[in-house]
Amino acid sequence: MYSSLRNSIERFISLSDDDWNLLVPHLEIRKLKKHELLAEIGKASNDVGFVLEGMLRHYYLKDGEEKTTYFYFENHFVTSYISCITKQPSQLSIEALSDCVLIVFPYTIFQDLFEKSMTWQKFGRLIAEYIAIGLEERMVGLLMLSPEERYLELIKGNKIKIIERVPQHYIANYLGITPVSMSRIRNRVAKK
Amino acid sequence: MYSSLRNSIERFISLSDDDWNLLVPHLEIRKLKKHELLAEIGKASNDVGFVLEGMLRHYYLKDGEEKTTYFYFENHFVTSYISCITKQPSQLSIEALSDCVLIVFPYTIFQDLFEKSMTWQKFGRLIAEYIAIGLEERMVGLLMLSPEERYLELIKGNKIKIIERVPQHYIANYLGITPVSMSRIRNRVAKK
DNA sequence: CTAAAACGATAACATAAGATAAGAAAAATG
DNA sequence: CATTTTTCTTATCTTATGTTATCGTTTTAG
Repeated sequence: MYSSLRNSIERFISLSDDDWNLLVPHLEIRKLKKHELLAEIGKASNDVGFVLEGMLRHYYLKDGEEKTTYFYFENHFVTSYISCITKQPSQLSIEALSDCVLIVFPYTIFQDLFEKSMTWQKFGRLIAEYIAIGLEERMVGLLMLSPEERYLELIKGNKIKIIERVPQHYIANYLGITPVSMSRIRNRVAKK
Repeated sequence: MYSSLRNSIERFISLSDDDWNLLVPHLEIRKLKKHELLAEIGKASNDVGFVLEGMLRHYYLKDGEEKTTYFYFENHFVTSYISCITKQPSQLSIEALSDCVLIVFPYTIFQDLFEKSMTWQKFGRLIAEYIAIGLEERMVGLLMLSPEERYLELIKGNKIKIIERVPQHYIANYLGITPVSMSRIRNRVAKK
């Protein structure tokens, strides 16, 4: 039942059954209908999700407008990470883009495990490093590439499923441009 | 001698003397002349620095041009973090902007400490989380703010010393704009 | 100290992106 | 299945940014 979660964790670190069994009692299945939220702007979030089915996005608000900056698909973790770490109100909302099935557990439980087990403490570090690497790569793209180059990177890269599964105006947000501009870029690129 | 380093570490986690003494034998003082490098593009880097005096920048290369994306000042760590973690060649070079005095130690030693001591393991996590939070904030700024807004944030924020101490064309890179555009923004902002 | 290099402001021009609106196509909803 | 609603494209207009070049000024380096 929870094997896909265990597999994903073990891509970072191998778990003894004892370590794994420290977590299992706190896991629960949560189903989200399309448009339901896993985290909400202004509210501290303590939930860590793991996507079994469906997809989600997270967005910030700027002048009343939603700015989508990330997507979550099957077999990936989804959480308002900064809010979990800092215990501050979440700056972002996480919304189901389709009906979803998640495994969910509280981040505070995770933090307890960090103190109880060197294995989990190390996993906590590896996850943070993984997130930092992803953010660094993306930030460099934003600083060094033009919107068109970022679009081309996106469709070339392994993130192809984003294009296929997500409305384009969300992707435009993700690339830091307007939907209109993204449409023009697509037109321009298609002609080459 | 190394007390400022210990103080900075203890802003994340309190260290027993035993923990601290695991690290001390591996510390060394390194002086860099202006323009000397702590890390170099294409070469795997294993050095973690802590700035006692001076300042540094790091830059990527795009089409033969240097793109400066970060600065390091006194009492902060400086390292090609991604290269240390991944053991892959560094994508960036770290250059002294002035004569510098650093405390330096090898990241591999640090990784040994992670395995030897729960305290250091936890510190490794906290540092990675700290870096992730900083990257997230900056990325959101790049995605949601205009160049002018980013400039205003920079001069309003606690990063004021960047403006005062660093050549403007480096700051333009940092903000993701050209030096010419930054000069125009400065002109525009001054008139308001 | 002097020549060279780096730096910052500014101008002129070309280009791309933002804002807005309109309309067609697609998807969601009841 | 019919009607909203959402999504995407296209067009127009405006504006900000990029590009390139010039020109003092400051800083650097020999």
